[in-house]
Amino acid sequence: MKVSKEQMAENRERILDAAAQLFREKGFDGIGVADLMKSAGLTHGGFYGHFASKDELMAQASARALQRLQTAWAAIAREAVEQGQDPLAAIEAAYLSPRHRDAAGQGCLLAALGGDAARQGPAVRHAVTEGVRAQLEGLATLMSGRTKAAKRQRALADYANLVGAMVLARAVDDEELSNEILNATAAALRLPEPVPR
Amino acid sequence: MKVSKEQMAENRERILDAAAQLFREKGFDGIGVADLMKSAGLTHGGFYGHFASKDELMAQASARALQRLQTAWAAIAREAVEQGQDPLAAIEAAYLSPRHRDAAGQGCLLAALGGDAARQGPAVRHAVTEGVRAQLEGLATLMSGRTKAAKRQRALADYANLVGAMVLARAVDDEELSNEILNATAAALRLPEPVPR
DNA sequence: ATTATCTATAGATCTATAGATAATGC
DNA sequence: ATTATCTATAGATCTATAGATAATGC
Repeated sequence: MKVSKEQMAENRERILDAAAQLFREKGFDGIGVADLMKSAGLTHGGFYGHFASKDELMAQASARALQRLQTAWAAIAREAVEQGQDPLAAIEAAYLSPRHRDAAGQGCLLAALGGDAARQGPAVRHAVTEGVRAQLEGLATLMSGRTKAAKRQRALADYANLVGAMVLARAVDDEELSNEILNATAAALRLPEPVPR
Repeated sequence: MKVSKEQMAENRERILDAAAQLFREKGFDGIGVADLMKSAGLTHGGFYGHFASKDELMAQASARALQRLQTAWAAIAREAVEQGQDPLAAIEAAYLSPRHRDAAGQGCLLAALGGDAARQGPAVRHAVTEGVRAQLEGLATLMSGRTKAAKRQRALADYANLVGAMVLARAVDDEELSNEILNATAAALRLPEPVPR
């Protein structure tokens, strides 16, 4: 049952998209190659014609998920600017929404798989690192601050803030507490008053 | 090879301690019951005399890890106060240290397993939720702020900030970038200047 | 006599591979 | 003729259990 070159390329894309979603939903260890291929409408054995190993797929799916989120952020920022609104606030609000919390499969890779990624091999780590770098550079352009260094520092802290809020909001089983976490983080980002010590 | 009641209780503690460390280091799926029991100096089959299932162990080990970190935080806060220093700043500094980043097995459960916990069953979720609640209450007492609500909001945002920074710092494979993340978050917590939008 | 632990194994999974099949593309 | 996909399976795991063993504790 050979397929055309174009069909094969499309199949590969479907495998990658399914992996990017299912890994974020179930964890790298929570979904096997067989079930993944079934989700893509193919059989188990065909996988190894597309990827050398599950690890290679994990790395490429991670890179894809990171790219997709950055594209989504760019779209949110563009729309906000068109409507005369702050693009950074729009991205933060979308990130900290219950909608994002409840759709891990389409959301931020770091919030869904950051802890897992830290325990993975070089390929995954490298893909994640380059994705984080790109996201940070994108965020930095939206930051206020006099110097480039100040903007970057704020991008770093902001990203960490968002990821941590989502990890916590998803980890707890009480929706009220979960919403409280998201709202408190949103409030802290919007009103960073100096805290006297 | 029966052991005394006291010995059995001690064995159970050893299993829990080994689990609390190994789960944080390798993930819930990264270590099996057999290897875990070997780490505790026991054999595979003996496990089920102590716990009904691996899931039950995961929940109890998570609760233990959260309790231990809260005890550690209390000790850090006490020492800081004795030396006339800010207890909150001392906890934040310890949390955001490379030492913590490089010792996931002894560190914050949420940073190590927060993403995994979100995908686990009711027992683990419940243990994590109660642990988070307790940590938030402890943190809130250290926060500045006029009202109780203001303190709690800051505790929530602060915790999210710390967890996110550690998840990111561990996920990237470039130590320079990792340190940059930790330092930027520390700076943001110490100098939360108002950001004009 | 009771029971905590041990050895051994059942049954279910998972990654990866080998060989068969059938459609593409020269 | 080439090759993308399929079926089938090898080999390595993993959780959980059954039955044997040997030390505790009434």
